Amino acid sequence: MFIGEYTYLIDEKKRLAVPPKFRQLLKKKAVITRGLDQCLFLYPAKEWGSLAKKLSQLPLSQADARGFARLMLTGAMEVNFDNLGRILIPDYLKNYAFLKKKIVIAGVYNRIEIWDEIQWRKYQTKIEKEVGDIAERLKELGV
Amino acid sequence: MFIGEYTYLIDEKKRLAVPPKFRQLLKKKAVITRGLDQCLFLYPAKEWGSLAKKLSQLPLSQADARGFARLMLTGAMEVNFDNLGRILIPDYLKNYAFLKKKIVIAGVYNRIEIWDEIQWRKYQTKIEKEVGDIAERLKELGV
DNA sequence: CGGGTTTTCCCATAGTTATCCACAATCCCC
DNA sequence: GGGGATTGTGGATAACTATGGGAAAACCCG
Repeated sequence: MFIGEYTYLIDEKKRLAVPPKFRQLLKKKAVITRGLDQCLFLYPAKEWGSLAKKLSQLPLSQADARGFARLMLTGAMEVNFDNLGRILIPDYLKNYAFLKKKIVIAGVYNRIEIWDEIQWRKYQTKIEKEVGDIAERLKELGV
Repeated sequence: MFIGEYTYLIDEKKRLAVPPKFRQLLKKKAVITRGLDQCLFLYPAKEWGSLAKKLSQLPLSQADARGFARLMLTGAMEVNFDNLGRILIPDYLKNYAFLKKKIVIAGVYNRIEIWDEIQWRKYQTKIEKEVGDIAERLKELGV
Protein backbone atom coordinates (compact mmCIF):
# COMPACT_ATOMS: atom_id res chain seq x y z
CA MET A 1 0.00 0.00 0.00
CA PHE A 2 1.34 3.39 -1.03
CA ILE A 3 0.72 6.28 1.36
CA GLY A 4 2.36 9.59 2.18
CA GLU A 5 3.64 12.62 0.35
CA TYR A 6 7.22 13.37 -0.66
CA THR A 7 8.94 16.13 -2.57
CA TYR A 8 11.85 15.65 -4.96
CA LEU A 9 13.61 17.48 -7.73
CA ILE A 10 13.76 16.49 -11.37
CA ASP A 11 17.24 17.10 -12.73
CA GLU A 12 18.02 18.35 -16.20
CA LYS A 13 18.18 14.78 -17.46
CA LYS A 14 14.57 14.19 -16.48
CA ARG A 15 15.52 11.83 -13.68
CA LEU A 16 13.30 11.62 -10.64
CA ALA A 17 14.00 9.80 -7.40
CA VAL A 18 11.27 7.55 -6.04
CA PRO A 19 10.87 7.39 -2.26
CA PRO A 20 12.65 4.33 -0.83
CA LYS A 21 9.46 3.06 0.75
CA PHE A 22 7.81 2.91 -2.66
CA ARG A 23 10.79 1.32 -4.37
CA GLN A 24 10.51 -1.87 -2.41
CA LEU A 25 6.86 -2.23 -3.31
CA LEU A 26 7.49 -1.61 -6.98
CA LYS A 27 10.19 -4.22 -7.17
CA LYS A 28 12.08 -2.85 -10.15
CA LYS A 29 9.08 -3.07 -12.45
CA ALA A 30 6.56 -0.33 -12.88
CA VAL A 31 4.58 1.54 -15.50
CA ILE A 32 3.99 5.28 -15.67
CA THR A 33 1.09 6.79 -17.57
CA ARG A 34 -1.22 9.76 -17.93
CA GLY A 35 -3.35 10.34 -14.87
CA LEU A 36 -6.32 12.44 -13.92
CA ASP A 37 -6.17 16.14 -13.08
CA GLN A 38 -2.86 16.70 -14.89
CA CYS A 39 -0.76 14.35 -12.83
CA LEU A 40 0.93 11.08 -13.68
CA PHE A 41 0.10 7.64 -12.35
CA LEU A 42 2.74 5.09 -11.49
CA TYR A 43 1.55 1.51 -11.20
CA PRO A 44 3.27 -1.66 -10.10
CA ALA A 45 3.70 -3.95 -13.09
CA LYS A 46 1.00 -6.30 -11.92
CA GLU A 47 -1.65 -3.63 -11.46
CA TRP A 48 -0.84 -2.23 -14.86
CA GLY A 49 -0.99 -5.62 -16.48
CA SER A 50 -4.59 -6.22 -15.58
CA LEU A 51 -5.61 -2.70 -16.55
CA ALA A 52 -3.91 -2.97 -19.92
CA LYS A 53 -5.52 -6.30 -20.64
CA LYS A 54 -8.95 -4.90 -19.99
CA LEU A 55 -8.22 -1.99 -22.28
CA SER A 56 -7.00 -4.28 -25.03
CA GLN A 57 -10.24 -6.20 -25.00
CA LEU A 58 -12.39 -3.22 -25.82
CA PRO A 59 -13.90 -3.62 -29.29
CA LEU A 60 -11.72 -2.28 -32.09
CA SER A 61 -14.76 -1.43 -34.14
CA GLN A 62 -16.18 1.18 -31.77
CA ALA A 63 -14.66 4.59 -32.19
CA ASP A 64 -14.92 5.78 -28.61
CA ALA A 65 -13.61 2.58 -27.09
CA ARG A 66 -10.76 2.69 -29.55
CA GLY A 67 -9.96 6.24 -28.60
CA PHE A 68 -10.05 5.53 -24.92
CA ALA A 69 -7.76 2.53 -25.18
CA ARG A 70 -5.39 4.58 -27.28
CA LEU A 71 -5.14 7.36 -24.75
CA MET A 72 -4.32 5.07 -21.89
CA LEU A 73 -2.05 2.62 -23.68
CA THR A 74 -0.06 5.04 -25.75
CA GLY A 75 0.44 7.19 -22.68
CA ALA A 76 2.08 4.38 -20.78
CA MET A 77 5.77 3.62 -20.43
CA GLU A 78 7.66 0.99 -18.58
CA VAL A 79 10.09 2.58 -16.19
CA ASN A 80 13.45 1.29 -15.12
CA PHE A 81 15.12 2.23 -11.91
CA ASP A 82 18.77 3.12 -12.01
CA ASN A 83 20.74 1.71 -9.12
CA LEU A 84 19.96 4.78 -7.05
CA GLY A 85 16.24 4.34 -7.36
CA ARG A 86 15.53 7.01 -9.94
CA ILE A 87 13.20 6.77 -12.91
CA LEU A 88 13.15 8.59 -16.22
CA ILE A 89 10.16 10.71 -17.19
CA PRO A 90 9.55 10.75 -20.96
CA ASP A 91 9.12 14.17 -22.52
CA TYR A 92 5.52 13.76 -23.50
CA LEU A 93 4.52 12.83 -19.97
CA LYS A 94 6.60 15.61 -18.49
CA ASN A 95 4.72 18.05 -20.66
CA TYR A 96 1.37 16.48 -19.98
CA ALA A 97 1.74 16.99 -16.22
CA PHE A 98 3.55 20.35 -16.45
CA LEU A 99 6.48 18.99 -14.51
CA LYS A 100 9.10 21.66 -13.90
CA LYS A 101 11.58 21.14 -11.09
CA LYS A 102 9.92 20.58 -7.74
CA ILE A 103 7.85 17.44 -7.79
CA VAL A 104 5.42 15.93 -5.33
CA ILE A 105 5.17 12.17 -5.18
CA ALA A 106 2.16 10.87 -3.33
CA GLY A 107 0.93 7.41 -2.50
CA VAL A 108 -2.74 6.71 -3.14
CA TYR A 109 -3.26 3.15 -1.96
CA ASN A 110 -2.61 1.05 -5.05
CA ARG A 111 -0.95 3.67 -7.20
CA ILE A 112 1.56 6.50 -6.94
CA GLU A 113 0.85 9.98 -8.23
CA ILE A 114 3.43 12.39 -9.58
CA TRP A 115 2.61 16.10 -9.54
CA ASP A 116 4.38 19.31 -10.22
CA GLU A 117 4.48 21.05 -6.87
CA ILE A 118 2.60 24.08 -8.12
CA GLN A 119 -0.18 22.03 -9.64
CA TRP A 120 -0.36 20.01 -6.47
CA ARG A 121 -0.80 23.08 -4.29
CA LYS A 122 -3.43 24.50 -6.59
CA TYR A 123 -5.32 21.28 -6.52
CA GLN A 124 -5.08 21.06 -2.76
CA THR A 125 -6.39 24.52 -2.07
CA LYS A 126 -9.22 23.90 -4.48
CA ILE A 127 -10.13 20.69 -2.73
CA GLU A 128 -9.84 22.25 0.70
CA LYS A 129 -12.38 24.85 -0.26
CA GLU A 130 -14.74 22.26 -1.57
CA VAL A 131 -14.11 19.72 1.11
CA GLY A 132 -17.33 20.54 2.90
CA ASP A 133 -19.46 19.87 -0.13
CA ILE A 134 -17.47 16.81 -1.04
CA ALA A 135 -18.06 15.34 2.38
CA GLU A 136 -21.76 15.70 1.84
CA ARG A 137 -21.56 13.82 -1.40
CA LEU A 138 -19.36 11.12 0.07
CA LYS A 139 -21.99 10.46 2.65
CA GLU A 140 -24.22 9.37 -0.17
CA LEU A 141 -21.57 6.84 -1.10
CA GLY A 142 -21.52 5.43 2.41
CA VAL A 143 -18.16 6.77 3.53
CA MET B 1 2.96 -5.60 -25.06
CA PHE B 2 3.47 -2.43 -27.06
CA ILE B 3 2.97 0.78 -25.11
CA GLY B 4 4.22 4.33 -25.23
CA GLU B 5 4.61 7.14 -27.70
CA TYR B 6 7.69 7.98 -29.76
CA THR B 7 8.46 10.54 -32.42
CA TYR B 8 10.68 9.97 -35.44
CA LEU B 9 11.39 11.49 -38.81
CA ILE B 10 10.78 9.91 -42.18
CA ASP B 11 13.71 10.67 -44.45
CA GLU B 12 13.50 11.41 -48.14
CA LYS B 13 13.90 7.73 -48.92
CA LYS B 14 10.74 6.94 -46.98
CA ARG B 15 12.64 5.15 -44.25
CA LEU B 16 11.28 5.20 -40.73
CA ALA B 17 13.05 4.05 -37.58
CA VAL B 18 11.11 1.78 -35.23
CA PRO B 19 11.71 2.27 -31.50
CA PRO B 20 14.21 -0.28 -30.18
CA LYS B 21 11.74 -1.56 -27.62
CA PHE B 22 9.34 -2.51 -30.38
CA ARG B 23 11.99 -4.08 -32.59
CA GLN B 24 12.69 -6.84 -30.16
CA LEU B 25 9.02 -7.74 -29.96
CA LEU B 26 8.62 -7.76 -33.72
CA LYS B 27 11.49 -10.14 -34.21
CA LYS B 28 12.30 -9.19 -37.78
CA LYS B 29 8.89 -10.19 -39.08
CA ALA B 30 6.04 -7.75 -39.28
CA VAL B 31 3.15 -6.61 -41.44
CA ILE B 32 2.05 -3.05 -42.06
CA THR B 33 -1.39 -2.11 -43.29
CA ARG B 34 -4.06 0.55 -43.38
CA GLY B 35 -5.47 1.31 -39.96
CA LEU B 36 -8.50 3.03 -38.57
CA ASP B 37 -8.67 6.81 -38.21
CA GLN B 38 -6.10 7.53 -40.93
CA CYS B 39 -3.15 5.87 -39.29
CA LEU B 40 -1.19 2.74 -40.14
CA PHE B 41 -1.14 -0.48 -38.15
CA LEU B 42 1.99 -2.52 -37.71
CA TYR B 43 1.55 -6.07 -36.46
CA PRO B 44 3.94 -8.82 -35.46
CA ALA B 45 3.65 -11.64 -37.98
CA LYS B 46 1.78 -13.86 -35.58
CA GLU B 47 -0.80 -11.27 -34.60
CA TRP B 48 -1.36 -10.44 -38.22
CA GLY B 49 -2.01 -14.06 -39.00
CA SER B 50 -4.87 -14.39 -36.56
CA LEU B 51 -6.30 -11.01 -37.49
CA ALA B 52 -6.25 -11.83 -41.20
CA LYS B 53 -8.06 -15.04 -40.51
CA LYS B 54 -10.79 -13.21 -38.61
CA LEU B 55 -11.13 -10.71 -41.41
CA SER B 56 -11.49 -13.46 -43.97
CA GLN B 57 -14.33 -14.92 -42.02
CA LEU B 58 -16.44 -11.79 -41.94
CA PRO B 59 -19.75 -12.28 -43.77
CA LEU B 60 -19.33 -11.51 -47.41
CA SER B 61 -22.90 -10.33 -47.62
CA GLN B 62 -22.44 -7.23 -45.48
CA ALA B 63 -21.13 -4.25 -47.33
CA ASP B 64 -19.31 -2.65 -44.40
CA ALA B 65 -17.68 -5.88 -43.28
CA ARG B 66 -16.53 -6.41 -46.84
CA GLY B 67 -15.13 -2.92 -46.97
CA PHE B 68 -13.32 -3.27 -43.70
CA ALA B 69 -11.71 -6.54 -44.69
CA ARG B 70 -10.66 -5.09 -48.02
CA LEU B 71 -9.16 -2.03 -46.41
CA MET B 72 -6.92 -4.05 -44.16
CA LEU B 73 -6.11 -7.01 -46.36
CA THR B 74 -5.36 -5.22 -49.58
CA GLY B 75 -3.35 -2.62 -47.75
CA ALA B 76 -1.09 -5.13 -46.06
CA MET B 77 2.59 -5.51 -46.78
CA GLU B 78 5.37 -7.41 -45.16
CA VAL B 79 8.06 -5.13 -43.85
CA ASN B 80 11.77 -5.74 -43.65
CA PHE B 81 14.08 -4.07 -41.23
CA ASP B 82 17.42 -2.77 -42.39
CA ASN B 83 20.25 -3.45 -40.00
CA LEU B 84 19.58 -0.21 -38.16
CA GLY B 85 16.00 -1.08 -37.42
CA ARG B 86 14.27 1.00 -40.05
CA ILE B 87 11.34 0.03 -42.22
CA LEU B 88 10.19 1.28 -45.58
CA ILE B 89 6.76 2.85 -45.95
CA PRO B 90 5.19 2.20 -49.37
CA ASP B 91 3.84 5.24 -51.16
CA TYR B 92 0.20 4.24 -51.04
CA LEU B 93 0.35 3.82 -47.25
CA LYS B 94 2.29 7.00 -46.82
CA ASN B 95 -0.45 8.83 -48.66
CA TYR B 96 -3.25 7.05 -46.87
CA ALA B 97 -2.00 8.22 -43.48
CA PHE B 98 -0.88 11.67 -44.66
CA LEU B 99 2.64 10.99 -43.47
CA LYS B 100 4.87 14.00 -43.96
CA LYS B 101 8.05 14.27 -41.93
CA LYS B 102 7.40 14.12 -38.20
CA ILE B 103 5.89 10.79 -37.29
CA VAL B 104 4.44 9.45 -34.07
CA ILE B 105 4.83 5.75 -33.38
CA ALA B 106 2.60 4.50 -30.60
CA GLY B 107 2.10 1.15 -28.95
CA VAL B 108 -1.47 -0.05 -28.43
CA TYR B 109 -1.02 -3.38 -26.68
CA ASN B 110 -0.87 -5.88 -29.51
CA ARG B 111 -0.25 -3.52 -32.38
CA ILE B 112 1.82 -0.48 -33.28
CA GLU B 113 0.28 2.61 -34.81
CA ILE B 114 2.01 5.04 -37.13
CA TRP B 115 0.65 8.58 -37.34
CA ASP B 116 1.66 11.83 -38.85
CA GLU B 117 2.34 14.04 -35.86
CA ILE B 118 -0.23 16.62 -36.83
CA GLN B 119 -2.96 14.03 -37.32
CA TRP B 120 -2.06 12.48 -33.99
CA ARG B 121 -2.33 15.75 -32.08
CA LYS B 122 -5.66 16.48 -33.71
CA TYR B 123 -6.98 13.07 -32.88
CA GLN B 124 -5.77 13.30 -29.32
CA THR B 125 -7.42 16.58 -28.52
CA LYS B 126 -10.61 15.37 -30.13
CA ILE B 127 -10.65 12.19 -28.07
CA GLU B 128 -9.78 13.96 -24.87
CA LYS B 129 -12.84 16.11 -25.30
CA GLU B 130 -15.13 13.26 -26.24
CA VAL B 131 -13.96 10.75 -23.73
CA GLY B 132 -13.86 13.52 -21.19
CA ASP B 133 -14.57 11.67 -18.06
CA ILE B 134 -11.83 9.12 -18.05
CA ALA B 135 -12.50 8.28 -14.44
CA GLU B 136 -15.98 7.09 -15.26
CA ARG B 137 -14.63 4.83 -17.92
CA LEU B 138 -12.05 3.39 -15.60
CA LYS B 139 -14.78 2.56 -13.15
CA GLU B 140 -16.56 0.57 -15.83
CA LEU B 141 -13.40 -1.45 -16.25
CA GLY B 142 -13.22 -2.09 -12.54
CA VAL B 143 -10.01 -0.22 -11.91
C1' DC C 1 21.57 -3.63 -74.79
C1' DG C 2 22.53 0.99 -72.37
C1' DG C 3 21.40 5.00 -69.83
C1' DG C 4 19.14 6.65 -66.22
C1' DT C 5 16.49 5.99 -62.18
C1' DT C 6 15.19 3.73 -58.15
C1' DT C 7 16.06 0.55 -54.46
C1' DT C 8 19.04 -1.80 -51.16
C1' DC C 9 22.75 -2.19 -48.27
C1' DC C 10 26.48 -0.20 -45.63
C1' DC C 11 28.81 3.31 -42.99
C1' DA C 12 29.72 8.15 -40.61
C1' DT C 13 28.56 11.19 -37.26
C1' DA C 14 26.28 13.82 -34.00
C1' DG C 15 23.31 13.59 -30.49
C1' DT C 16 21.09 11.17 -26.89
C1' DT C 17 20.60 7.84 -23.28
C1' DA C 18 22.07 4.60 -19.74
C1' DT C 19 25.35 3.31 -16.39
C1' DC C 20 28.54 4.33 -13.08
C1' DC C 21 30.67 7.23 -9.63
C1' DA C 22 31.32 11.30 -6.22
C1' DC C 23 29.92 14.06 -2.60
C1' DA C 24 27.27 16.10 0.78
C1' DA C 25 23.37 15.94 3.61
C1' DT C 26 20.40 13.19 6.33
C1' DC C 27 18.87 9.51 8.99
C1' DC C 28 19.20 5.81 12.26
C1' DC C 29 20.98 2.95 15.66
C1' DC C 30 23.87 2.10 19.24
C1' DG D 1 25.96 12.39 20.50
C1' DG D 2 28.84 9.85 17.41
C1' DG D 3 29.60 7.02 13.61
C1' DG D 4 28.07 4.26 9.99
C1' DA D 5 24.80 3.55 6.60
C1' DT D 6 21.50 5.45 3.55
C1' DT D 7 19.82 8.83 0.35
C1' DG D 8 19.33 13.04 -2.76
C1' DT D 9 21.55 15.46 -6.28
C1' DG D 10 24.77 16.31 -9.77
C1' DG D 11 28.39 14.88 -13.17
C1' DA D 12 31.29 11.95 -16.13
C1' DT D 13 31.95 8.41 -19.17
C1' DA D 14 30.68 4.78 -22.22
C1' DA D 15 27.21 2.71 -25.07
C1' DC D 16 23.65 3.22 -28.08
C1' DT D 17 20.61 5.27 -31.62
C1' DA D 18 18.63 8.64 -35.07
C1' DT D 19 19.48 10.55 -39.18
C1' DG D 20 21.62 11.43 -43.40
C1' DG D 21 24.57 10.11 -47.33
C1' DG D 22 27.16 7.18 -50.60
C1' DA D 23 28.03 3.24 -53.27
C1' DA D 24 26.51 -0.94 -55.25
C1' DA D 25 22.80 -3.59 -57.11
C1' DA D 26 18.42 -4.04 -59.35
C1' DC D 27 15.06 -2.28 -62.31
C1' DC D 28 12.98 0.27 -65.91
C1' DC D 29 12.15 1.97 -70.54
C1' DG D 30 13.20 2.97 -74.87
